[in-house]
Amino acid sequence: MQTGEKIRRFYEALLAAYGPQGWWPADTPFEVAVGAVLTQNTAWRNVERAIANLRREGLLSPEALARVDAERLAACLRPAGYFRIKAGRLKNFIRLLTERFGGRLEDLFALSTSELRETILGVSGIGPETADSIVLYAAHRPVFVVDTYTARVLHRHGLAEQDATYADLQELMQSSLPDDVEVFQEYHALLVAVAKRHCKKRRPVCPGCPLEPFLEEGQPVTPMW
DNA sequence: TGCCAGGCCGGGT
DNA sequence: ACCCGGCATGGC
Repeated sequence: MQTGEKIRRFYEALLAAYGPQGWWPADTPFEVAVGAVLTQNTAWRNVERAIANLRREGLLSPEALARVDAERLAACLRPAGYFRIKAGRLKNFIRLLTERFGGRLEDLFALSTSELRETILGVSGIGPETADSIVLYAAHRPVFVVDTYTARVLHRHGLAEQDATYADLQELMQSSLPDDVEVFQEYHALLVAVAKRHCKKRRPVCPGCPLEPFLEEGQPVTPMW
């Protein structure tokens, strides 16, 4: 079976098993962007605490974040780890938003998809995954978000090489799937869901991984767990 | 008690 | 063009 078809079957199996994930877990596009920066190499539970702090302090807006001093911001971000670094990164993003787009996310999102991605990538502290998370889940543009889970799951199922780059994996997913925002949103979320349960880091393979049968020709795309 | 969590930067080869 | 140390809290 072609890799592309396996990737599509994989999606059907995951969706049948877990159902729609409804990502991103945030109330507004702006909160998606904030969360995307805060969740860099960090458990989401800890990000939630930091966002709760920001909300309690009335800092969940571009205007408030533009004004707040770095020290107070960092204090709010403490539970999310790397809190001084992330305070600076958030400030960098807010500076772009304020100085070039009047603090209006809608104006930033008025750019074409590729311009939008490149503009966000230009912020120091925002790399490909963070940028693509914002583009896909806040701006609702069809760009696939690659993360460590994506790489691990694809590699363990023989769908990608271990040394595949971010761009390699993104191209693989986008060329295998319909150009559909909702599919990209769900697929990424489903990969996170399945990796957390069946694809732990220290384990070199996934013995008895329940997804393996669905990658074989002729097998029903129906989960058994 | 280490290892891991929805990365990324900057300096060095 | 890669490679690596650093950044940090919280859960298991």
